[in-house]
Amino acid sequence: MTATDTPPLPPALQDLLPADLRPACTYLKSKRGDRLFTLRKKPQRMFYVASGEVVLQRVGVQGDSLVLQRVRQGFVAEASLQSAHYHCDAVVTSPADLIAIPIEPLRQALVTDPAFAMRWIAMLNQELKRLRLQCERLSLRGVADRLLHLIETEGERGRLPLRAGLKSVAAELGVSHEALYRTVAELEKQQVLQRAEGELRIL
Amino acid sequence: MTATDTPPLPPALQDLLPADLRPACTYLKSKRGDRLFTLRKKPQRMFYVASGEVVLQRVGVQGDSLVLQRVRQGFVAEASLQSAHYHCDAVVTSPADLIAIPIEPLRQALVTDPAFAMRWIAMLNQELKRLRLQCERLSLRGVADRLLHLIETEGERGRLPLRAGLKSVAAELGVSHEALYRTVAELEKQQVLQRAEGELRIL
DNA sequence: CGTACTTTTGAATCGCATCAAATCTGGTGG
DNA sequence: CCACCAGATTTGATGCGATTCAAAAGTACG
Repeated sequence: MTATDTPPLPPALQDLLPADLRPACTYLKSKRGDRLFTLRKKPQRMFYVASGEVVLQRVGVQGDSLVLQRVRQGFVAEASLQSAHYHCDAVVTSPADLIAIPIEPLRQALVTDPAFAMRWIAMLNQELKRLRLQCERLSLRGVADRLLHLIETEGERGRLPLRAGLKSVAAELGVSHEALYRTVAELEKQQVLQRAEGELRIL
Repeated sequence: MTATDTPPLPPALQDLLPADLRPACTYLKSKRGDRLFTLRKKPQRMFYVASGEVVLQRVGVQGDSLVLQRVRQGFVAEASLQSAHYHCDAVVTSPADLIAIPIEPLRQALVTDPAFAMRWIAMLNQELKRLRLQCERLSLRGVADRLLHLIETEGERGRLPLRAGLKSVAAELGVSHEALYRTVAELEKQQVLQRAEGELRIL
């Protein structure tokens, strides 16, 4: 995990954070296996994942590894804002670009800057919305149902851009990539779906 | 949907809301089929579900009904705090006790009362945490895996109270109740789990 | 004591995971 | 430019686990 020079903040953060907090952010490039924090440590920084993947995990009652969150884009463990210490480990599972925001200044800014607090709340609301959709999606039984639900909720008027290939979509849907490929093929044959120019479209 | 006299607020709300907002809350008893709000309407009140079930839904691209959220306990559509109008319908699917908080005063309180804003943020963080766990849980393949994950994350030191019977647990896990009954029986036989006194316990 | 709901067990079926293998792709280095 | 490799895509075959349909037994409650 190495700090780099300061490339520009991602737009999402640029628009969210108040001006005086932005210079306090630091950039990190991390590689597979790095740990952003570990159990019981005191939160010092809030991490934002710009690319790659970070997993939150802890050991279960039976000593097994338990995944709590998988972040590919967005904040890691927002709740660390109020926690005295972490309840899990954060492990980098795919080389990631990260932005770290110092916690205490962040908390101060939220208390003293109502407009920022409202933006922060709006951000959390969006995140909640997304997660609720994902829960509903994952509780659908068929692969086709999940895929269509994804396109209808994450897509734009029935069109979903495929940034990272169907395989990563399969992971997001919680199905094997084979099943997804077959389902897409089947839906295309049924004229329900069309795959072209890096996007899926409902007909 | 009828307004009632004012029973005490649920503790969760009592502790969350500032004193001057609490009297503005109203109570509703709603029955199956009632609608809390509908598409394109302007949000006037924020709803909190104390019991029963409310579903957020909208019609999909193909005219099919699309479930966005299922609330049995907690706020409905927190994002309405910032939205100019609803993007879905809220339908009562099981007779519910509701508390309604007027939106504008709520928004004002968040802007003017930093301590309240921080409590609100903490509440959203908790909700995010819960939902992330649920997503991870739903992406597990086996019924046993999901059940153990539930007990390890929602339970207290390997013990999960069964408030509403195993059947509702099955719904939460996204599996048929038959499958869950069988799995519990199997895990008991394997001495992994014990079911007694209205709770499940990992051995 | 009857009605509604949960719990439980059984049997048949089906969809998806899994394992395997072939093809295709973009990117790298010789 | 080509050989080569890693990863994505695709198709096939097999088996398991969960759904589904059915039905019986248990339980709460008016």
